[in-house]
Amino acid sequence: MVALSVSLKKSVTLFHALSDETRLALLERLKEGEQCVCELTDAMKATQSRLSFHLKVLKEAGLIRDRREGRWMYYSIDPDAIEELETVVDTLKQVAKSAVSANRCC
Amino acid sequence: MVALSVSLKKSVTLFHALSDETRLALLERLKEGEQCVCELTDAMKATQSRLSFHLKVLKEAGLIRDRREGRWMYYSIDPDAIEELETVVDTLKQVAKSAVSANRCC
DNA sequence: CTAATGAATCAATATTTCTTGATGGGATGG
DNA sequence: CCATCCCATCAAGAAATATTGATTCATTAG
Repeated sequence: MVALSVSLKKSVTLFHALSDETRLALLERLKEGEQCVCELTDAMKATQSRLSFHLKVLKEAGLIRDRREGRWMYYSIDPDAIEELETVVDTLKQVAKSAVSANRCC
Repeated sequence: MVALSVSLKKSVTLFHALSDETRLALLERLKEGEQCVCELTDAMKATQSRLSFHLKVLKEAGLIRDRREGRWMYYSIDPDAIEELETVVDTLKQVAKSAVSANRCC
C-alpha cells in the first residue's frame, strides 16, 4: 500500500484520461504544438462538442493546459503531467520488480 | 501519427486496465508475489466474482499471468507488460518533448 | 463415485462514460 | 449595439463497464 495508494485516485484519473483513442489522438495532434479547438476539429473528424468533452477530460487529468487568446482557446501538452505519469509508471515498475516469491495459499 | 498509432489500441487497452482502483489495488497486492484468488479475495474486501472479473481485465491487457496449481489459480505480475507500459509512456514523453511552437490559428 | 472446494462464467441490473444536438456565453468586427 | 464566431456546457439518449448472485466447471479428498 506504499507508493501507489498515495496517489491512487490520481493514477486512476491519469490512466483513465489516457484510455481513449480520441484522447490519445488529441495528444498526438498536440505534438505539433499548441492548437486551438477549431484546428483540432478540422484535423480530426470530430464535432466541436465531442472534442470539447475529451479536452476537458485531458485537462482535468492535468495532461494539457489551455490558454485563451481572443475567441480562441489554445490547448497544449503539459510536460509536467507526463513526468507525473512517468513517476506513476515507475512505481508500477517497482511493484513488478519486487514481485517474486510465491507463498503457499489458502 | 508515428509511434503511438502503431499500438494505439494496445495503449488504450493497457491504460484502461490501469484506470480502475480495484485493479491497481490488485497489482499492489501482487507485489507481495504470486497469489491465488482466495488470498486476494480475503485481503481485499471483494467478492470472488468481482475479483475474477478484474483479474481477467488485467490478464487480457497482458499485465498479469495466471498459473493453475490444483484447484488454485495463482496470479502474478508480468514484468514484460510493465516494460511495454514504459515504452508507451516513453512515446508519450517524446510527444510532449516535441510540443513546443505555436502556430497561428483559424 | 460422490461431495466439497476454488474459481470462471453468465444473466440481469446498476453505474459510468460517451455522443449528439441544442443552448448560452464571451470576444470581436462592423 | 448587433451579428457573428469560437467554444463550453447541458440534457437526453446510447453504449460500454462494473457489480451481484446463481450456475457451472475442474480438481481433489474421502
